[in-house]
Amino acid sequence: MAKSEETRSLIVTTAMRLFTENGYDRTTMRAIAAEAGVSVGNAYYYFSSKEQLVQGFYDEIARQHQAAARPLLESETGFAARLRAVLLCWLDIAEPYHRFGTQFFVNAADPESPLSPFSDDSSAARKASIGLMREVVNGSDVKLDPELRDQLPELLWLGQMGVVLFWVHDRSPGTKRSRMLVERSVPLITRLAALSRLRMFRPVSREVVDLIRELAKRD
Amino acid sequence: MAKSEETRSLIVTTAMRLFTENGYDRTTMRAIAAEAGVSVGNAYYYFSSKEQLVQGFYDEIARQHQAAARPLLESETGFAARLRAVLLCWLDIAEPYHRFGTQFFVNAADPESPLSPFSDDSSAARKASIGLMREVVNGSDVKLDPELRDQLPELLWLGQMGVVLFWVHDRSPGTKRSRMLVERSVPLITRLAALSRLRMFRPVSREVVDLIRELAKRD
DNA sequence: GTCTATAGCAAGATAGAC
DNA sequence: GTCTATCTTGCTATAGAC
Repeated sequence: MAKSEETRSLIVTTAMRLFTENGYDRTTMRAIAAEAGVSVGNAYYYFSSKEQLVQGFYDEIARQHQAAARPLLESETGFAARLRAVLLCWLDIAEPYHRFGTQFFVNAADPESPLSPFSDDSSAARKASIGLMREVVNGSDVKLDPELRDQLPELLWLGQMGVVLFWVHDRSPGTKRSRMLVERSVPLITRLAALSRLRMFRPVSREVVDLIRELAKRD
Repeated sequence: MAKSEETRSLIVTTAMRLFTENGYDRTTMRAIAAEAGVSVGNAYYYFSSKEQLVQGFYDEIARQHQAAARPLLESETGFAARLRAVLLCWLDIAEPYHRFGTQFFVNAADPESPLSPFSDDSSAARKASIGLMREVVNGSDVKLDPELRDQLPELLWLGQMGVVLFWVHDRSPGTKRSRMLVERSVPLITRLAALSRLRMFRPVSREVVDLIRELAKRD
């Protein structure tokens, strides 16, 4: 590993440790630099802002989630079980960072911020997440209105963002309320998806698909 | 009006003006204090942080929305039309503050912040908003599963939070994409609400009601 | 290209005098 | 209640070592 890579990694590792120990606000750039044994200027040489330091963290959670979720999908073909596994897996991965994550997702809510899940900068991470949801759908035995099938992964990703939002606000021990949200909403979503095939349900289903398609356009 | 009330009001009024003129970030406490003709220390005597200054603004938008929405409900009994009117009305009220509102709602996404719509501090504002949605439901001629009827206002409020979140990220001219979201999702919601009465749909409807009820508990 | 040291600015927040 | 002075911290700038 190149020297620069080592330094970069050292800084981000130190930052993540201090963030989780003391929270984002109470961790100063001076402290990160001192603890990592580099100068403040050097830290800024690698990361143009304190917020930027968090982007590495963001990517790391997403990466871990992908890695941990894929194997779970190997052995399971039920739609509900697959969706449940992927969502709970995220909660497991993110758990240690809940305290810090709070501060983190506050930044992410800023549409101006490169950390926003809707921003161009994070479109790679977003696409990966939507891709994971596509695997959830495609690898399952669920029967769907084919029109809905195309859009469902994006819808599920939106749902996951909702879970994340809930989790950020979740103060229950072990964030068990977030787990409950997943446990109870997954069967619901599954039932609704199944209903999508009924003729009577078609117009609603079409409207949903159209709406998502329309909103996905950036005009 | 007591002297202290006058000073307090002077500070918040000045702050709101500067916020809307120049944005939240570019408005410094020093500038607010100078413009209001008081010292920085005095501003902090009344408002413990810059963020606190925004709470008054938050309440003001909610108040204006309530005031503007109520008359619209007088003359209309269709559920869809009522819901649409209330949601579009919010977009109208909030429009002038879109630029500033962005920064504002970033702060509001912080669960630690008293500005969070889920925090205890803003529970009065939240209750008022849910109350407005209850009027939308109760004053309409919509036929509903009675179980759902109780929970629907809370659900609609959640939906409105979703609209707000979308609006914050909306960069289209006149935030017309947000308007489109309302125009297209209202009929959808209406159709789903109507479906709730079908026997086949009952289990789903019950699950939704149960879930909301469970999540509303703060255990 | 990588890094240190240091000085300094801007702005949010606070302390303590009056 | 109000002020002035001061502190803190994110961030920048510069000058130079290797």
